[in-house]
Amino acid sequence: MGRKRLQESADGRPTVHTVAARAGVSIASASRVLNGVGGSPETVRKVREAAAEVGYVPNAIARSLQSQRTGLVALAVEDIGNPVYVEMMRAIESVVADSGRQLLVHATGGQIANETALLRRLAHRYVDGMIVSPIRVTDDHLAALVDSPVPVVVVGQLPADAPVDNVRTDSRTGVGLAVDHLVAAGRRRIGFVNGPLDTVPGVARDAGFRAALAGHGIALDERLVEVGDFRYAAGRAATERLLARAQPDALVCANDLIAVGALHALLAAGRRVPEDVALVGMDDTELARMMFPQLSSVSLGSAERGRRAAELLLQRIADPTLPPRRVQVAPSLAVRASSASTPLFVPAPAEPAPAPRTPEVTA
Amino acid sequence: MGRKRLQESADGRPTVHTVAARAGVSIASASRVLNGVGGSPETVRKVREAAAEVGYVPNAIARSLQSQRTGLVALAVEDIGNPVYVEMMRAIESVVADSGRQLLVHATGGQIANETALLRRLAHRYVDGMIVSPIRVTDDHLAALVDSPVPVVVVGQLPADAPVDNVRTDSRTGVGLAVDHLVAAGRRRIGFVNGPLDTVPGVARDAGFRAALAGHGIALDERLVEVGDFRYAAGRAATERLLARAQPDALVCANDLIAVGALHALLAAGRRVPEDVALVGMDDTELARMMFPQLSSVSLGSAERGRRAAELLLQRIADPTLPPRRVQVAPSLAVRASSASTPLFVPAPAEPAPAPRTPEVTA
DNA sequence: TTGTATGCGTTATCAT
DNA sequence: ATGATAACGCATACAA
Repeated sequence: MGRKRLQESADGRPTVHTVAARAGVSIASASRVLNGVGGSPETVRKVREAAAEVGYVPNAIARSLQSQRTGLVALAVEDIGNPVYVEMMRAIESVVADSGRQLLVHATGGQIANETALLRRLAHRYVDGMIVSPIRVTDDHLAALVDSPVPVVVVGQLPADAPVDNVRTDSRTGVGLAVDHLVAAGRRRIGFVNGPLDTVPGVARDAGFRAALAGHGIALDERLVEVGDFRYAAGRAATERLLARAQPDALVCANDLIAVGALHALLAAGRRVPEDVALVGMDDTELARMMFPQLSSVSLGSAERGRRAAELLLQRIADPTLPPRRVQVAPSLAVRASSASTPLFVPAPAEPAPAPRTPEVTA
Repeated sequence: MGRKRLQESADGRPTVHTVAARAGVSIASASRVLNGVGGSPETVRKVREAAAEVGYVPNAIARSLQSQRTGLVALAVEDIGNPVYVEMMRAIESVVADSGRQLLVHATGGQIANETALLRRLAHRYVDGMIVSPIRVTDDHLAALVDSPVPVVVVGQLPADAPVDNVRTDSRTGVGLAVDHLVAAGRRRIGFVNGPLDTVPGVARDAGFRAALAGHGIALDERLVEVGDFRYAAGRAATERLLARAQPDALVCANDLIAVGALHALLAAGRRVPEDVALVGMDDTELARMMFPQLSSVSLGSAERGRRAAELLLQRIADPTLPPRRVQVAPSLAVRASSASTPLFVPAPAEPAPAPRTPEVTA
């Protein structure tokens, strides 16, 4: 037979039993007072006193088991070091903390296997919900998303009919903004340094680039397109390959990290930015403003997407019966020194209005 | 009377009871098989089969309540957007994930109140341990650290006798490396852009700067010292103030974010880097290598400190009786273009050996 | 209002 | 090897 129930927890810390015994009341009364429901003035006083004396703190686990919620929210992104995810994480952490919850982060390395494993682990119910921003999506993966045992919000593109809360932007259109701007500035030999074509953002941006050029009646020279991954080193290497075989007068990059790599490759190759080659990045992270020259960049509203995703998740946790919602955050272009000059004597476009309030779409 | 125990959890998900009933065995047997201890071949087969059929997944909360551990580890830093913490977090996340645990992040904003609150919340036992990197420390705060109810590892300076696991570096010496290097390169009017003097790193770096100059017999011109916070904008503003009243031929910055701000201020003021002003940052983050010119920077081994801190924490979780340990990570200087030139025709120092294996000290 | 008893889902103990 | 049951710490339905 197990030991008789003691008044202390295994590690000697006070429990409701400790408090109740000390106050000379039942654990039910103690619990009620501790939760601020019911109790006569006298009982309240005794319990409060006893709790203070022994330094009682409720056990979060036990409370979770009872309440069926952990107060935890998870975030899964490819790389917690990429500035775009850092900004997103910051925004999410803020919203989550304000709701009295805490944020758990996972780095997936962009591996589908890791992500599906993570999704399955949700069945353990160690968190109340999860925000995931996948760069690769398979049917398997999608299925895991759809019938997740806990609320999930996806940041990124998803099939239109996927019944999952979703915050997205339109990076395809975003790339278009960059191309439009460069064309208006008189550039014609516009190159593109992209991330992997087996990723969702990679294909969207590629499509956007091609569509935009076509829209301007510019024939695409395939030598002006190069691919790496979404990091700095790959961006620099890809740009070096590109420069070895072609002469762009402008470069659009699939994110800011790549753009920084491109900038270095350009400067190392003796090209002036923006005089010889105009440069536009994407994500509009703090990094873009830190470079010299400062980088023009297409904002995809990463902080806002993070904030909105967190809000969607909290709402769904509060009410799981909500229909799937979709929020769209519009891209915008921030023009800075890396593309602002007018080397061909064409008037530069006006600076766009600062961060327009993003329209909200619910589907 | 409460309802009879059912075989499903409140939300309709299978529990051990479901599996046991389906397999026609007791929950004890089911649990044993599920945990891989004991069970006849026949029982094992039946239970495994039943579990697979109903898609049983153990509940992490219930398991935690029983095992008295959550499998969660927390990290509290000032700003999860600062590249130095990003690197630290990355390293920590990696170690923590490899141990099968998960990482929880908190942003404290450098506020002591937030941190002590966080420390107190540890009493709720929602995590198995915590890594905290405070930039401000008070006695109160220190007391909370010492008698924390769960293992805590501190990254940063602490009073020598504090009985807390501690990973530290020596930023005072680190600043000295920068000054030595600049003096060797012939610079004499060396300025310093620091963070707040009411922070631990702030005072350490200030002391290091003054000591290093004194060591070279150089009188300090107070107009060459300026203070802001540890972020980009403040670094730039502080440098602008400094440049308005003094003519440095070199600048040491208390971190890389400040150094980037300084670089921009210098370039905006028409100073060439490094020809007119040599620049050295601190933390040696990826950012330093991304700037043009690339920034020399004093590495404080942020990734390694993170890794070591995580290891210390995991060890202590495994064995709480361990004596307090202290790990020291040595600073080193990475010389790059921002300070590599020899404008005064003094021979430049040789590139230091690449990342020496850090000596380990246990106190 | 108060106390008793039960359940949250799991693992551990003990007797069989 | 197996099953009944206690225990983890808390909250609550119900009876008093």
